[in-house]
Amino acid sequence: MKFSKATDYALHTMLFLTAATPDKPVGVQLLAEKQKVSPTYLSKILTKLVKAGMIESITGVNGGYRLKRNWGDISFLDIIHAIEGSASLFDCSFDHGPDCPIQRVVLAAEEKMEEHLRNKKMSDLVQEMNIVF
Amino acid sequence: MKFSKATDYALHTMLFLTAATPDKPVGVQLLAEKQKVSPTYLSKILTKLVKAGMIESITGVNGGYRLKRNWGDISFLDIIHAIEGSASLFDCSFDHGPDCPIQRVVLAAEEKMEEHLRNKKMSDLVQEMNIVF
DNA sequence: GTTATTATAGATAAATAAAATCCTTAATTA
DNA sequence: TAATTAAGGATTTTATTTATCTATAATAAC
Ligand code: SF4
Ligand code: SF4
Repeated sequence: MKFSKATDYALHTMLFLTAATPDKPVGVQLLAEKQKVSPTYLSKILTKLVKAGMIESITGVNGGYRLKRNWGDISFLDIIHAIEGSASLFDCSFDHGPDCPIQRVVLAAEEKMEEHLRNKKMSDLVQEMNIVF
Repeated sequence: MKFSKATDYALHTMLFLTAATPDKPVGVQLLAEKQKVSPTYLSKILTKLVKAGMIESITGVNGGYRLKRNWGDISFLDIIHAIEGSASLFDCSFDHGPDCPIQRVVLAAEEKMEEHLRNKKMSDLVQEMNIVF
């Protein structure tokens, strides 16, 4: 069980855009270079973020991606869900009802993690970004 | 990101053994039947649990698997780690040091989940097991 | 309007990982 | 000795993730 690289790229891109000039769009070319990943692949990932309403894309010369106005509200969990979907980490093959102790424990554990990720917004990162990139 | 089926099988087997007669070993044949999984595959998974010291195997006629004496202490996390390994859910490709906000947030979130899984012992399940299986 | 630039989208390929099977060996009991 | 059962190695199958290729659409600059 691992977070996918796609999630990794999405988080990094969001972090990068958070640090960038808010109104000037950044092209996928540059974003991809920074992360040593192919532009086309990254582009697919960013399109998901666009669809999820976290960033917007400007096509044409000097286009690229930039954060939307609401960027401060976006949580880590939002980003992860936008990329990996929001299905549970655990789905049992039979489902003997909600009384099952396995389900209860694992789902509660997952909820603990999600709670933390939900409470961490992109805006929380602003101050903390000194060294990175 | 999903828990693997192997983990699923391991958890179910532990639950089953917890419910079973403590001293009489249960064969992989029966355990596999219950879970609709191939005996050989399940066997590989259970060997990991044996290596991790959670269950013991008795070979030969009337052999099988049974819990070890310490079974009450075993946590969900122990089982998951025995099967999936205990590497972090997130490993970044560059590592810009411990100040990185992405790492900090994601690893802390993971720790929240693990904490919950660590605190849930097999013995906590004993009372809760009515309907299942 | 034409050209250059940039994102979107679909199809497909390559790489990796997970799940399952097959077959052989070793241990134990009856 | 024969039957039973787990362990282990090698391999195959299946699924998922990652990446590439190519074509289309939108926009800005000239
Ligand atoms: S025992 Fe629990 S986890 Fe397993 S199949 Fe039944 S409901 Fe699902
Ligand atoms: S920015 Fe953080 S998560 Fe990304 S590579 Fe650097 S240390 Fe790792």
